[in-house]
Amino acid sequence: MNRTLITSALPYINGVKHLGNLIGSQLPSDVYARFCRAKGHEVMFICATDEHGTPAELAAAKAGKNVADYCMEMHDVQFELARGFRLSFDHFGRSSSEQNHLLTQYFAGKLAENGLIEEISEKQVYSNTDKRYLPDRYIEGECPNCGSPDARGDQCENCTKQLEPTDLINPRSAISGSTDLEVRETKHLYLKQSKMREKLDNWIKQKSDWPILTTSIAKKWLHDGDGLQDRGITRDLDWGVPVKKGAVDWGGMEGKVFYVWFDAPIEYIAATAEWAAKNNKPKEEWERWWRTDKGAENVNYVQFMGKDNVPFHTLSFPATIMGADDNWKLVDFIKSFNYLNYDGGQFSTSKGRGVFMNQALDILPSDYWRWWLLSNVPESSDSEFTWDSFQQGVNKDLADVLGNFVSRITKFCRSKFGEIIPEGNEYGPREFTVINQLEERIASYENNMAKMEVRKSAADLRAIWSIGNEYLQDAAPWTLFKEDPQSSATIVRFALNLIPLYAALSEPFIPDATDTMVTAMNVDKLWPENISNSLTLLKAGHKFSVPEVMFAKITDEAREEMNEKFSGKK
RNA sequence: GGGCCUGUAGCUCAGUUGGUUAGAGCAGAGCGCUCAUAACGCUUUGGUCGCAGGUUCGAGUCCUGCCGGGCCUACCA
Repeated sequence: MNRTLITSALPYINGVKHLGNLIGSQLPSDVYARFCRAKGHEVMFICATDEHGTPAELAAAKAGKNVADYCMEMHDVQFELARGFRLSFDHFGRSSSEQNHLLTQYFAGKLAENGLIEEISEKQVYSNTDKRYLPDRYIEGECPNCGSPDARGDQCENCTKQLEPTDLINPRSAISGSTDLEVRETKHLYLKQSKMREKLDNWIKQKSDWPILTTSIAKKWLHDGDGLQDRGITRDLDWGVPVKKGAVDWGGMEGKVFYVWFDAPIEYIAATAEWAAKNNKPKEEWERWWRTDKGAENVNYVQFMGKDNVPFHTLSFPATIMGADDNWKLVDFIKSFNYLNYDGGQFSTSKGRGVFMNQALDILPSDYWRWWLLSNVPESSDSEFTWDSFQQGVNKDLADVLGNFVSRITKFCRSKFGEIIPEGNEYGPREFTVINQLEERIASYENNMAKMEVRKSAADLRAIWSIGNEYLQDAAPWTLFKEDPQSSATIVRFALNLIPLYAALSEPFIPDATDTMVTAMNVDKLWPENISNSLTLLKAGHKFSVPEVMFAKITDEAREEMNEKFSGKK
């Protein structure tokens, strides 16, 4: 049996994510996971909240909560939203879990053992008022280059010059505005990625089938300037995984934690361990996904992420895995995405611009969002959400093409034959032609799905739905009924049989609609392995019911209202 | 500044290793149908493929330059 391990980039903990975050990894990974399951793969689909780092601490402080409580609450919020969007994770973990603490410390220990960790003493800015070290971008001041008063410690946004925090004139804390800052000497661990450069380079070179977006970013980091740089993997923070060498304390590293980007990818593994613990499964059950010496050698591991995550998944995390040199599973394929913009600009949490996951579900059910987002996923370049496009895509594809097909044939049958599959004759040439068309399109659909070509898959699916309307129009059972009800019944039986087929094929994109169709037709969901056979599943005499309108249309008034509401006036 | 991606019909996008009349969906126009969520089907109008050179028997596809859009540039994650 095919075994597929799928991970989605971890959403950060500091708030509800917007639609751009959703379509950037979670949603496409869910489509792929559902497809693999439907094709009979054994699937492990993992996601988690990424809970460490300065922004989490600040968000908690702002909410007036201690960071552990805050993260627990936000994890629950994100978990519920994931359910709301029907994301079918086998486990949605937390990077703050005990499992991740242990594994992160284990990996650090292994890397140290293998000579890949270096202790470096460096100077960091400390804020006495905030009682914390400040990351470069949390220090603001006047730009020495252009004089902008709001330059950040890593870069001036006004003149784009790269800066060091000590370059700033009159530096202040971005958190409190305090100028009571001092430079302190502090020791940190660095992952010697530079030593792994050749190995990583050779590995990336083999991946000619990966998206260009993925490999070009990796190559840039490998070859730019002096090549791949070592990376600090510890921070002076309270909240995080305490720095340890495996199970033992790390001298000189007291009070420090691992950098969020070191522990976050390890959470993919740890979350699988969380899954095992939660389901009372032994250690072997998660190790067979992650240890090539314990069953993972035949696992196909696919990662999904936005382009901002690519360097960490193509270089840092593989450096950790390779560097540990202990039979851990490396990723086989990285599917990366561009950004979704909102109506001519970026989504913005601070400006209240764009649609966030909770708001989206308040407006319309998840299928609407899933369909539009997936059929417009930023695959080859950045793409853009507009209410106009959303209304048009949803109304046309879901309401008119699919929803109306289901509606017209079930209602026609009910009025002429009742809510029961009529018998009629054997299928004839017209039906065989349609079967051929379906076979062709479904083959294309499956091929594109297997390649994770999401947009093309959506286009195929839509074309498959459309075949039903073309058939009905051509066969016109309503005309035939007047003189030859028997032949009309054949057409109705065939058309009704399309509904379970559509239900199964549509499930990766619009799972709720699949449930509606399956329930209405009173059948089990079954991925078609043989199209001809699958269109004879509903036999004469089988009872069904006419479903409620599957997709109500978005009105012009509603569109205008939403457009106004989310434009981010303030 | 450097690097990467991108520019194909009004809009959103496909265009395989360069090969005959450049495709799809939406929008527009016309016709048809009346089972259906004023839905559906058929036909059809739109493109000197950003611009200028070059390579080639042949370029949307390769090369060079220019113009426009986007992203990344390592302490946000």
